[in-house]
Amino acid sequence: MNTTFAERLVDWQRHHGRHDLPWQQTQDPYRVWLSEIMLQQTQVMTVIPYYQRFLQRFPDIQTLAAAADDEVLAMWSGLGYYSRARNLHKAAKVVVAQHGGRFPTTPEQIAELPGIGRSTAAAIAAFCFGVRAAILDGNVKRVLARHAGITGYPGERAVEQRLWTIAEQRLPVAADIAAYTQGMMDLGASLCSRSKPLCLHCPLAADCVARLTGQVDALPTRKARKAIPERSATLLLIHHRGRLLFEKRPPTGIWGGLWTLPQIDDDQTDPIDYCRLQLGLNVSVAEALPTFSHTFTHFRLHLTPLPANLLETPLSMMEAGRAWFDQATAEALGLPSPIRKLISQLTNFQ
DNA sequence: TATCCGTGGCT
DNA sequence: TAGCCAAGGAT
Repeated sequence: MNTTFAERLVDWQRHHGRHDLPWQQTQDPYRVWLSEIMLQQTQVMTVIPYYQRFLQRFPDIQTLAAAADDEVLAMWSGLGYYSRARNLHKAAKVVVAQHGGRFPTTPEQIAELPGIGRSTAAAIAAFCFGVRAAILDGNVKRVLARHAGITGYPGERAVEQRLWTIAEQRLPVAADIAAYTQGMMDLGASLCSRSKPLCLHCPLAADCVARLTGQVDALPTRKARKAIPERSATLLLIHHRGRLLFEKRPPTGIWGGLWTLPQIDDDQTDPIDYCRLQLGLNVSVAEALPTFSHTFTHFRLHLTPLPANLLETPLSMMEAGRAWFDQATAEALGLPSPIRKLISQLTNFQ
């Protein structure tokens, strides 16, 4: 082999890689950063419309830093992993307050911002500032585990450390770092895919250990998955004069900071008692709507919507974190996807 | 180190 | 259909 791994990859990227994604024709760290955060554990096609909408609403880091939490979460609603949005917002405030609005330029400084780890920091530094730093995302782990023949689950510390070392050893000259970094992502997303990789077209196939030893389908080693637990809950649709009662979730945990319907976990409490004791509301309940399921990474949630009607106008002020919304207002909130879907099927909250 | 944290699309 | 997967980071 008369050309290096990096040279072959860079050449392939320039001829066959992606060049027209919305975040590629810029070195603006705000735009590159936003794309990297949205793309964490999320596919390109899913991200594109969110990316465009988010930039339209928050065109620069100053605008984002000045925004309200609810506005930011509303623009993230449906993308999942909402701590990404909360950390993005926090980091924007840090950059404006502590760096004079100028994004830091070294991977070490960048990685100090909330929500940015070693890999994301390296990607931003490489794309925006030409820094010769290695990334190690899912694509790179797959490409390197196959090409170097690394067995063992990459989530284990020892395996990940080996992959980081290999990633750094294979970096190109600084002038090629952007094309190389993009090339690793592109190769992993196209030819070197999880299933049915297209090795016949791969510029790295000639010395790919997995290819040479027939381990392509076995690498990277998969995590041994356990069965996920199941939970159930009742969602209260409490109607009052064309509005529904919503609650804001606590800032951390599942659906952190998003608006949802009042929820009785594990169906422990009688709904009428729950409304009286927890919400201070006297209600009558109707027949439950059909149960539906929502699967998270680590558990499955069975949700049963239960319509209820307020029997009397509440006398006391509603607590902070609870509010009545009509349908149009509710649909503009930061809502979890299953809640948004349920709400959208109702008619004027009658 | 293992777990937590979403969602939509694909097989 | 049920499982699996996708540009990870925080705790």
